[in-house]
Amino acid sequence: MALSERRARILAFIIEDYVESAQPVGSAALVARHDLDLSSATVRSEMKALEEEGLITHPHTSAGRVPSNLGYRTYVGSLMGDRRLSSAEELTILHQFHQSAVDLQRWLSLSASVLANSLHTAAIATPPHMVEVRLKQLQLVELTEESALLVVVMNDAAVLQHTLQFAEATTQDQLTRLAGRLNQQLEGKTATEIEARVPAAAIVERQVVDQVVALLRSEEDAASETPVIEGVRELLRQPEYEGDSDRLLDTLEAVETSRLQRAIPARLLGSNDVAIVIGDENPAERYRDMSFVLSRYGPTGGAGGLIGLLGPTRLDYPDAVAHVRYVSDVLTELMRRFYGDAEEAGATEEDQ
Amino acid sequence: MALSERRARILAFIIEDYVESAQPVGSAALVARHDLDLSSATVRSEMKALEEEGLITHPHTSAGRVPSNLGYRTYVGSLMGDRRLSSAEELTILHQFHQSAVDLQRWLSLSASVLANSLHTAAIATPPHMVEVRLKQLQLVELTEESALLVVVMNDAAVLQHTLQFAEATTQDQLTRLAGRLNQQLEGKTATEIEARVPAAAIVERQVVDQVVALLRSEEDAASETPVIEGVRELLRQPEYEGDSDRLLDTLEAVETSRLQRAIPARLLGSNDVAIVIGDENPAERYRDMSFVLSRYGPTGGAGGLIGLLGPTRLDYPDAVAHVRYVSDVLTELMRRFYGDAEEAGATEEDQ
DNA sequence: CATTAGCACTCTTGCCCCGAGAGTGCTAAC
DNA sequence: GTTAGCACTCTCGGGGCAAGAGTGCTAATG
Repeated sequence: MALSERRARILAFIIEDYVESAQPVGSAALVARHDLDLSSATVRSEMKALEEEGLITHPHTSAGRVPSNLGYRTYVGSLMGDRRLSSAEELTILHQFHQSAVDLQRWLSLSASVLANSLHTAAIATPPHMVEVRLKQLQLVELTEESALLVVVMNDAAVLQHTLQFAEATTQDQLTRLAGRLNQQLEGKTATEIEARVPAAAIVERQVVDQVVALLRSEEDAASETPVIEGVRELLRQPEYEGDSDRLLDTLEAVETSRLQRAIPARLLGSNDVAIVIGDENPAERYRDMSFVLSRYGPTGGAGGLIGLLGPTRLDYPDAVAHVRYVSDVLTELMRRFYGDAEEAGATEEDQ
Repeated sequence: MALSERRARILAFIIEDYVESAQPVGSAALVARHDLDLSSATVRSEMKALEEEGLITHPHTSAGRVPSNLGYRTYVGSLMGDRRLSSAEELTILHQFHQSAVDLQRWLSLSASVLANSLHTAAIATPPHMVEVRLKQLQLVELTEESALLVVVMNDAAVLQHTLQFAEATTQDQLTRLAGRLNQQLEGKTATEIEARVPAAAIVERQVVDQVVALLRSEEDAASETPVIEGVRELLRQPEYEGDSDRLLDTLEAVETSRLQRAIPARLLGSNDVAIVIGDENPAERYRDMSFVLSRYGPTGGAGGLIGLLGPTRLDYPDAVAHVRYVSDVLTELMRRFYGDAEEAGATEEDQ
């Protein structure tokens, strides 16, 4: 049931006007705004047809038209142009990354900020997550006589720490030696590989190893990673929430506790394409009146995370896609440059 | 201008009723609710007197009375009883801490959660901050040939990391030796002490040392510490924000970016007393319609931070104070137990 | 002389009603 | 197929009104 070209054009105009104004768009306004060579009456009959196909709706008899989820989906699927950022826009963004310190966490915040500010809605970035997390190095620092801080560095550059309590007194000297020994034995191993070893005799050593495994596991478990979220207030200032405190607070809760993994179609997790989830396409009910524009970032096959926008369904999709794609690419490139491709890095180390 | 006992009692009742109901309280309702041996007319004339002293106000002629900031202040200063948590309440809280892992960050989140849930408002906890931050240990982990991860552990158990870019290629072996040498030279020193040393000849070493200093400084700078905030939604669901999206969003912003240090009277920073800041007592204008109930936590003279509640001025102050005091004490005790008193620990290390 | 009952007065709140405005959908003419 | 014209529907804001809540004053009371 392909749309006639004129009908498609009208749908696109309706969506674009509505995205901009947040007001239902009427036939007369549409004609005036786009200098159409049509009368408002003609547009009205086209609108009626579009409504019968389920692409737009009426809030009430005497209001203009509003896109339906299906309408947005159609627009996103075939109607919207392929917006690219201008080089000026790209430079402005790139510049901010170059200003920033070489630090993954900073980049993530920055990415989310850039997206949030550009689209005036919330943006999210999850820390990169490797399919296989390996121990790079561990370190033990005495705190009191019977407690020590365990610091573990993983091959995705994550650093986790944990305080250990010992039953017996230990010195920094003993701890340093233990750490050295364990580093030799465990470097480059995954949690599963470490667990397969013969358990150590010494209690302290066993405690440390167990904790290392636990930390590797918790890093593996993407669900435990707390994402960076920016621009929640931008989102909540959108007209859809104006005067509706309940909806506002529900959305606040939904965004702050968002678990993106569930919203993402599985196919996305491998490639770095931009995925768009509109309204009730989202499996989780609480996001049924929001849209997500998301992309994986990070070198293919290596450590990667998700980044993207959370907004009302009334979103500037072309702009959103262009921005998410660009920021994701920048992030991927930065990771490749400064942390190296995970696969290659692993290989390199073993070669040496 | 001391209040007569009866007048004081009436003020306390007004405040307590208002805190509970969020509705202006009228004379008749007050008499009924507290079985007073007075007629509503008498209460009315007392109310009038209280109003003339500036302790309560009228939203409009035909509404009940609402406490003014001065009213709350008087109540907090001399009228409210000294609420203590029951042992059952204490146990419930303590239990949660014992369930939790031995980890400062967890404790802070937990503290904030406990407070937020008990008082149905937002709670905040800032990480502990030492007056003098000293280097405990540093570690260098190779990432690529020309970059490495610097991990620094401080004497307040904070762990900071930073990625370094080198102009020349280095191996993990070189890095380990460099780290060992620097640890010997710099352990237990402050940023200022380290800076006073003769600058190293080797570029890589100088880079590392500079970064160590920067990290120590950033840890020293309390303003750079991101606090844990819980219960923002609890706060925003309070009736003061109902239907007023603008005020709601302003408050959201104010809370999420709160810089407590400015709200705190200087005298508080040394002792672990609970401080109450009501409405316009707060120097920062954006908090003029909120109250803070805050306490320092942590061993006296050692690492410490702030913990407490951010709420509407209509706060259950006795309950708030009791909870903040207790949680702060628990936190202090835990730190003493597991991290040791900083002063003593410092002394011990130097003795060894 | 403090306390109280009684009452007039004020102000908010919810409700209904109404008119203006916006936009549609139909019909008849081009 | 397109368009002008027009009746119709629905929302939105404002005015008016009655009910309700609470005060403040006054005069009576123990």
